[in-house]
Amino acid sequence: MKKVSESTIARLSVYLRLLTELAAAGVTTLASGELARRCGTSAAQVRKDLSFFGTFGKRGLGYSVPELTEALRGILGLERRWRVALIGAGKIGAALMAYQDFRRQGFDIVAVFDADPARVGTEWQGLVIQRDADLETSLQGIDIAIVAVPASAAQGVVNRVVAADVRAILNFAPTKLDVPEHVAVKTVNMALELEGLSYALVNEARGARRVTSRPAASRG
Amino acid sequence: MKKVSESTIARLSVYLRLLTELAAAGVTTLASGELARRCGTSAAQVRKDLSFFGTFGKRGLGYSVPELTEALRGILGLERRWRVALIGAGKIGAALMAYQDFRRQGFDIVAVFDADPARVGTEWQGLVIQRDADLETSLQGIDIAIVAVPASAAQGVVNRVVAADVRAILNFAPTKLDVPEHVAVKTVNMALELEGLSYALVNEARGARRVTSRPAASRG
DNA sequence: CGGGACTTGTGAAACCATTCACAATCCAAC
DNA sequence: GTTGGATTGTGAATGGTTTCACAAGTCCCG
Repeated sequence: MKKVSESTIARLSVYLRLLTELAAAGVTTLASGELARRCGTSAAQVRKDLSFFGTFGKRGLGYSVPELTEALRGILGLERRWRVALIGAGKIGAALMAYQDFRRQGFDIVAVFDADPARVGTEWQGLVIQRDADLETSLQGIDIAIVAVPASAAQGVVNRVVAADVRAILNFAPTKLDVPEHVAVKTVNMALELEGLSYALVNEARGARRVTSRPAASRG
Repeated sequence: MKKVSESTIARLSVYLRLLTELAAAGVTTLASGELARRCGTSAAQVRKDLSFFGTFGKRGLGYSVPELTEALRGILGLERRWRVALIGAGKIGAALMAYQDFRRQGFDIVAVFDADPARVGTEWQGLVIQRDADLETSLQGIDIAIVAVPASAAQGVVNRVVAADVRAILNFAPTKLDVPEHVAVKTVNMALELEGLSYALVNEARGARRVTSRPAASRG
């Protein structure tokens, strides 16, 4: 299999979301142009993205919504459920527990950890908060770790998560994380986005125009 | 001024965060190589990023931490404070209100709106939740709107926000937004990141390797 | 069964971002 | 001063992603 860019993978997620919506609305068939229009990209881009993984359409007709949906779910690894651990039961952690929308996509938070003894042992959305000290042992069988601790603690937590053989991390700490090659990291950083908006606002005033693409999440 | 990519702007934010940290630790001078190492990029990339905006270093020596900090704050438009409105007082909105870390970077949430009559009028972190119907009038003087409503309601809200002359939007709804050319939009989409991790996990098993860059936030 | 309208899949071209490589510059030490 | 070691700023080269353009395939209709 060829090397596929993160941009492509992100777009596949977007396509999948739209397809799910359209399927619910009873749409059975869809052309690349329409898919592109509704996802904010180009028809050529849609076809190129899909072409990395096979051929899914019918010439002259477009794509079958249920078939493409299934194909994308397979590509993205969404045919199974993933076991997720949340590390850090602070404000962000609380929001994630409350807003478990991603459960619908197959991501189940099955363990929660915190370093604060006052929080350990309390129940939270049906889960008991575990001691930070138990990380190593309790991360057995976890696929993805969500790191929602202060920036200063993040690298330390990540080292222990990696040692526990977790190979995917969703990071909410605004800091760079060093991980081995085989561990995937994605970072969500709201402050960064706000600063991007700030730049856009002052530069609109300065007369600058449209900017282009976006930065890389690290891996390895 | 030349066209500058969003990747560059995002990295400038990262540099600024590190510089702030280093300044607090008493570091006064810094070379591009060290800055790069600590931010997960390359020395050449750091220098190229900065070169779009001027020359800030001293050959043979590196960059003055306070001077570069000030320069970056200027470039990113962080020398002033921004007035932010939060639209949607649900789970995500609640997390944002509670976790106001970005206040330190100059972003003040000064208004909150919700469509649910049960929530309107209640006080929340010192702000009274306003009626959705008052959006148009109450958005006067707002620089940035945070859209934290369900995907199905997002485009409608955005249209009204744009009509109220807000020119920057931070979107938490997992949906594409259509906005005029002059409005900047950044989207935060956790489900997308999780799906990227899912892909990485299944593809590691399939034997694929390292992927590269990341998707674009829309503008216009 | 053949023509026309439409759409896919894909090599090639265009575009954009990153890395390279080096001249220009600076500081410190002697 | 002058030498040596270090670092920036930047044009050129490289590498990667997106767009273009078109042959090949599909369906519908008469």
